[in-house]
Amino acid sequence: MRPTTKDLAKAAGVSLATIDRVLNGRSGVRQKTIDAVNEAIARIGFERNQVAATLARQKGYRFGFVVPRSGDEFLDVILKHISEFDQASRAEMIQTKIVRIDEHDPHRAAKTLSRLSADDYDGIAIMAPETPQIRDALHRMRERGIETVAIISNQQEEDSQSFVGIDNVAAGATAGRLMARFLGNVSGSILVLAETMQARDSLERRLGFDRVLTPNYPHLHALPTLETHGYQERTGVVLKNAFAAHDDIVGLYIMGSEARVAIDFAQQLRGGSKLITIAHERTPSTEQALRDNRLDALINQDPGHIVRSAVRTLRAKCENRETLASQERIRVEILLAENL
Amino acid sequence: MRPTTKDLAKAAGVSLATIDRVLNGRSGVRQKTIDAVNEAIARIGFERNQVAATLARQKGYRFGFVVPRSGDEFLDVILKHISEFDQASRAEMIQTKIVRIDEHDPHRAAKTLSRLSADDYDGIAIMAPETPQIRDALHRMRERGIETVAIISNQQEEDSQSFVGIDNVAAGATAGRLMARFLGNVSGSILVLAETMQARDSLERRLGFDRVLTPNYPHLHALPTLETHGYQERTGVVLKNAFAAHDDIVGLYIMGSEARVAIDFAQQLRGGSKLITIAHERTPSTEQALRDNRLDALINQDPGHIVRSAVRTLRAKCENRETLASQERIRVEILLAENL
DNA sequence: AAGTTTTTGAGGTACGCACCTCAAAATGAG
DNA sequence: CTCATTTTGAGGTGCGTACCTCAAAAACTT
Repeated sequence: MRPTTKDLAKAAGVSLATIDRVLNGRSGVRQKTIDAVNEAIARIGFERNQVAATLARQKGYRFGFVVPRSGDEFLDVILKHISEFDQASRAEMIQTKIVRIDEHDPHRAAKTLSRLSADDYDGIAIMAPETPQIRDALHRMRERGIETVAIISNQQEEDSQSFVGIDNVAAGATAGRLMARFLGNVSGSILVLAETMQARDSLERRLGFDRVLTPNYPHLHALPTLETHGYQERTGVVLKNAFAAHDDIVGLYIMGSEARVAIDFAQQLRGGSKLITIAHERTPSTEQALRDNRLDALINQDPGHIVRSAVRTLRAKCENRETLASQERIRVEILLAENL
Repeated sequence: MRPTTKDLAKAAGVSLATIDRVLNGRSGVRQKTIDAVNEAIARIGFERNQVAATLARQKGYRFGFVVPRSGDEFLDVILKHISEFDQASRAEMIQTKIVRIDEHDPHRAAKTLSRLSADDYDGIAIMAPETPQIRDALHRMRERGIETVAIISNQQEEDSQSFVGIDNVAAGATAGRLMARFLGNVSGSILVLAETMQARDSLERRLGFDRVLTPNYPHLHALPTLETHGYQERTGVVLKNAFAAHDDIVGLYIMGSEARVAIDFAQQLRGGSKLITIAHERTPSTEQALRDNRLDALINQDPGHIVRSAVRTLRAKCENRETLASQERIRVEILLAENL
């Protein structure tokens, strides 16, 4: 039989009230007593029954997903998974809300974050580029007693328990390897496209990409990253210029998540010759492009997994538990038309 | 506020005892009353609080993983994940045991299965090739009130709620596409290796492989499947003969999960020329081969995911729930050295 | 030593449901 | 109609924990 709090109280030689104080980190317990309880926990192998705990706590968990106000297709996919998860986890007393922030105005974004109260949220998963304002806001949030994790794009701290998303260096390296292998002995230049190189994600992907390409495939030359800044027209112009300036373009690596426009433009511009194209994130349009052979491979991070993992991580933090690392690791997925 | 059984009783105009009888499928309730309760459930949107239910039931879940007695490296990986999961889910009142069966003796295997009682197990996840004996044993097991799912290799029924594992046709197709793309414009023959073509998995993988290769890449010729029957010596002999008979071998597709021996042999036999090698299942040795460039790609199904998914599926069946399909789908993963 | 503050204990209620008993009511059979 | 049978209701207990109150005990302070 699993030991209960009652058994623990007996084993530690204290009352249930004290056990409660220690387990839930309430104040008014001498360190000596805390140690005694912890010793007893270890000795009898006590493990809190989470099922009973959540029932008694009677308040489930309320988590918020902070996402940019304006977004691309990938964001839509994420949002879809959040609400799907919300539906499915109601029976387990977990509520999930979406909070929008203005990504282009860090000041306003920080203000929105500062308004999130511990009365309304037990934890926050945030998807936003790192800025000093956001970082501070998150810091204050934790001081207010709200747990936080960053999703998709990391917020500085390399703590694995605080970030849910892929290793972007590895993702870039994977793209690089695939690009080179798909090209075989074809030589030429490779276009690299990003929304902005301000974002850590793109920097890391580029780093990984070059790290594979430069030393191993001297016959391939990756051109400096072109930035679209999220404007569709600009994407067209930038691509057109690049194709005009280089007549040996054999590959296109789209690092940002808004790949649709770039794929279409490249399709038109490349003429008759083959162009290996690799993009990130599975969305309706990239998926379609993959099926149509307009895209050769897709590097993906499972958005459903990210949402679930973020919630599990937040919950574990609330309950002062560790997560099962192998379950929370987000894989760098390679998608072809065959394994969609 | 979520409606409780009390609210439901009021809404249905019956007592709590009757609600209990209906919800838990006890006898002694007129159909008319059952209908009335179900109507009320739909009307007020009642959803049983699983947290409270498991607490009250006070018996968690006991699941069994039925696996072959003798196995390869992949089985070891699976077992590792089962015990890891068992550790992690104790706090949620889920117990996981491992049951070994003699895969080569279907009769004995079926006998072992028939001894599993509903008193000891709420559900069974089975990993075994399909045979008539096993199929019958599973059928009787369900009649005894034990829920079942097949993992890794399917047991006939194409019911998605009864199988946890990859789509092997898609896996084979993915391997085929990668093989062809990595080979580029190189032409020649491709060796295909399996433990046995009796198993459904291998058949399906081969089917998918050919389905991509034959119509799209006429310069590549996939040879008839070679069978090793699990014997290491035989693997060597078979490969040697194949290399002797064909001097244009450019690719090797290892469909079985015991890839280690085949990779090593092929390495020695191929001489100086390049040989694209693709295998299945991530294990310590295939992983090492990938890092060493002795393997070009690995097709994988996440064993941790399979274990967790099997348990979630069994639990959902016990509670008469549906699972979240997107979460339970096992992906055909492509692994390169970069995204391990 | 007396007073003040901190720490601890005893006891209770609640969460939502499972599972039990026994009597009362409704239904069906003859 | 009566009697047997089936169906339903009322009520209770317990699961393991959270959270609350109030008094008692222990530890410090001066």
